[in-house]
Amino acid sequence: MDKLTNYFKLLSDETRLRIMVLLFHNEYCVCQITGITGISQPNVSKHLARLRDMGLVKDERKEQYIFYSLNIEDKLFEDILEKIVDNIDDYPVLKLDIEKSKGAAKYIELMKAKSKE
Amino acid sequence: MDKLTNYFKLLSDETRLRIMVLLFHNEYCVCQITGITGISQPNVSKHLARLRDMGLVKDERKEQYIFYSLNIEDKLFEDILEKIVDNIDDYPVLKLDIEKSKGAAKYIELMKAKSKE
DNA sequence: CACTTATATACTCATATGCCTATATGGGTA
DNA sequence: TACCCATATAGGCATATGAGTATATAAGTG
Repeated sequence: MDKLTNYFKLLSDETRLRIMVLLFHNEYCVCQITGITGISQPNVSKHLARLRDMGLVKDERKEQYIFYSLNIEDKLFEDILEKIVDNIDDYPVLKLDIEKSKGAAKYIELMKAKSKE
Repeated sequence: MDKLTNYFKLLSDETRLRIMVLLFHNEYCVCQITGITGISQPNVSKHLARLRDMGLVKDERKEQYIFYSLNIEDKLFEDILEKIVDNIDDYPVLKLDIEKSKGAAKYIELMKAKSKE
């Protein structure tokens, strides 16, 4: 029961919901999520850690980046997330994130450029 | 978006989730919910008020009792709740509530008896 | 080995949350 | 009108939560 209520608690935070919806579509590194959403890096990082601790997400280092991807075992949890994604048109914030995620590759480049200023 | 995250926040509390699942099956008055779940009356009342304020539940007086029933307009919200109910076997607390709810009528009688002691 | 870059963590603050106990309200009935 | 019962609300308390800033860590590169 706690698992279920905790899952809802995770989804009840806009930051985490946005991250979950992004990861539903693809894997991303922290800096890409930061770039796409405009949420601060420590904040993204902290929420990802929480999602990881709950076993909903897993991380994998690739070169200098750590990529996060969904890792949902519970079918109910996945179904719920899928339902949200099915209705994404009703939620402009989520939809915009997905739009922006199509250019996700550039956020890595942007980071590099930014740091050279 | 707030509507969605708020919905999840409501479901993230065990008390409210239990109430929602009960009301998914039938309408009940406050004293029945109290009797079925063992949750204190002020607590049930407060959470019901919150659910009402969010427009997820409506109340109707019948004689001396106020009956609450689901009032979900958003299809997504209803689908999510339905998915939970479909998986109720995984959540003993919820399942037990439903079992007990079959004798819900008696909780009204019990209340009456109790008050005469 | 020094340096950079990507990510993680610690600390602090303001706010939200949930429960309990006590009490108020409001409708029905004697 | 006075009382009773079902329900609602208020106040207080302990705890949880989320964001920001600053800093730490860890891996890669010159």
